[in-house]
Amino acid sequence: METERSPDKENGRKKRRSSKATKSPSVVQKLKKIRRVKANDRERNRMHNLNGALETLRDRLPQFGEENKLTKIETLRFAHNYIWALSETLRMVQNQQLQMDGQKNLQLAASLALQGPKNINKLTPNSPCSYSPQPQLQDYNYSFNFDCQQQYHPYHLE
DNA sequence: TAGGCCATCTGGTCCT
DNA sequence: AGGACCAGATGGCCTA
Repeated sequence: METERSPDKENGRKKRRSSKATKSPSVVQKLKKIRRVKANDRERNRMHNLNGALETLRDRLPQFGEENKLTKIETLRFAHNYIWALSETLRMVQNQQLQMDGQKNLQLAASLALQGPKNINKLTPNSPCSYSPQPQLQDYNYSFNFDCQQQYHPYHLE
């Protein structure tokens, strides 16, 4: 007795089912739209996470007051400089520790770090502050302008 | 009103 | 296939 041939089989082989062939154009469109909406949602969440991380970073930096909230790019640039300033402070303290009372220097470093922006000016290459900048640091302009009458200008990265 | 900043959408690319 | 990441486009809001 001859068995009925499966429509999926041709010459003994299983016919590959094309997903496109089984879906009408309207269904494909619908699926595309659903995928797009989901992707948009993920992208939105991703950006919210990114902004959350940026906000956390902003909170770790010296504050300028709510009305002077740093923009995203300013936050990143300032964080860059702030880390550099802290590193320099630490280095200076370590150097001077041999000559001076270590406890006093630690207090100085702590106050410089905590007071933040205004003290970063003290660490710029042109300042009277005695230290020698590392060569790679000369690629940047580390100067800040914290004049209260003017807009805050972070350094410029070329 | 121009320019800066931002959120969101979108399509492309890479990776798992 | 689907998710993550990215960059370009777009439109809204705000300020000088």
